[in-house]
Amino acid sequence: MGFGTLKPPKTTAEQIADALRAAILHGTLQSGQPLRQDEIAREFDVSKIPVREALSRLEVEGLVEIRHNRGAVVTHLSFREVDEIYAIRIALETLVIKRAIPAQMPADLHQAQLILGEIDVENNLERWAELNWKFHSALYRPSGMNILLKTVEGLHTNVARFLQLSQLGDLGYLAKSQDEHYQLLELCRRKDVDGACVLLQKHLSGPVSYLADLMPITDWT
Amino acid sequence: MGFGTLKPPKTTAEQIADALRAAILHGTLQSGQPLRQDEIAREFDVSKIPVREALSRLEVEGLVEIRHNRGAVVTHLSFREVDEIYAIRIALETLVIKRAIPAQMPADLHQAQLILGEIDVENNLERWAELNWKFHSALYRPSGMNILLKTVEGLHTNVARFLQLSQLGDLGYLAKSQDEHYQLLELCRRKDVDGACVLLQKHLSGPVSYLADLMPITDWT
DNA sequence: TTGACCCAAATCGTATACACTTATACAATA
DNA sequence: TATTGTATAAGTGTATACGATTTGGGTCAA
Repeated sequence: MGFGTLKPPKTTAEQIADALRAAILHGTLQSGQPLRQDEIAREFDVSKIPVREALSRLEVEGLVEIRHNRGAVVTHLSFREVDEIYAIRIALETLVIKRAIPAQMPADLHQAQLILGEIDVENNLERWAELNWKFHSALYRPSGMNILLKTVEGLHTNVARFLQLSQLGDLGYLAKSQDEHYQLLELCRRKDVDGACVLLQKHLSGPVSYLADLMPITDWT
Repeated sequence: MGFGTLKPPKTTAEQIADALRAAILHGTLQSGQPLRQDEIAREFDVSKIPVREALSRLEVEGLVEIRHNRGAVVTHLSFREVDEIYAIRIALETLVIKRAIPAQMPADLHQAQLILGEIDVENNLERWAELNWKFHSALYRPSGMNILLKTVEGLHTNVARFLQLSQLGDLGYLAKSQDEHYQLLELCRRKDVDGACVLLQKHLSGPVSYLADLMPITDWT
């Protein structure tokens, strides 16, 4: 055969989770905003049940905090936590790239290059974050470390809203980041594991140092 | 000041999740076993709603797989995945210990030592796994990296059932592990960051190499 | 004024009921 | 006999309904 696997139609809960996640990442729903179950249910014209399941999912993704009998709130990520997430990502992504590079086939690298082409012409910041992860995961996937990939993806979406919020896009960060992407791809082509690790570390240290510089100005509580 | 935070009474869903998790870790519920909602609901004399939420939580913990409209199944962890989890743990736990050691106060180390004392006299394997994590997290917590701690805890519970399953306890592994615990504590006392990292790496490589040796014998699919 | 107490509205958590999907057994057909 | 079609049962997903908990006043006594 050789058909692709057909995707199951999404459950209502998943759709709601997707919509809420997008709203949180986009900034429509801001930190601290309470999320009332029946309100959301009315909004989407469904019952509370799938809404509760959606919130439950978002909770484990770290986007929402559920307090027993007191409702859900959009989580607030402090600078400390953003810093922590990037530290974790450095540890995990250097690990995964080490195992991925020896397994990367020309087709994998080609696909990654195509994604870079898409990023080049993209100027919507949300869509950019999506493509960014698509590129990274394309390089990582050959490692076969699926649990690790899932974990990193979660961290990725979690910091995405801060790139959004901090207007990092205006600071020339995107161009610099994309430049590093091309370098990373080149290092993968050369099977230069150590070089790739060093670059990744730099790549993932960028945002926090940018933000750290802005700390006094921005009210990063 | 100095009170602990008081825990909210657990929701039904959480209690069910706890019960199911325990059953999975203990081996009562084995890999591949389907988990029917209404059956579980009858079992605990509740409705399906909290059961569904419990299963949903266990899914993100990686203990259960939910297939759309086809029910939940206890996940099956392959040797590859156990290996992967330990690789992730090495990356994360060496990171966290690096940041924890400088922040560890005498009280933290003392508490860790007390836990080791408990482990010494414990011979129930499930309880042992619990205490094991209690020890590790006591050393890690001063790092202040709460997201990381949550992540590692998840990985920890996920491999716990394999220690159970593989009867690693009978192989002198527990004694060796406990020996390394004492060494790790000592290194923390001396603020020997590099030494602690090396030891942790060794500590977390133990189980997989043990299992790898058994591979031909055991049916590790 | 302050604090204890109580009540009502808002909101959450769960049980019951039902629609819809998937799996199974069996009959129909070639 | 092997394959296809159909009825039935099992099981999941969601809506509705209701009891339980929290919250925000408002009253009253100290």
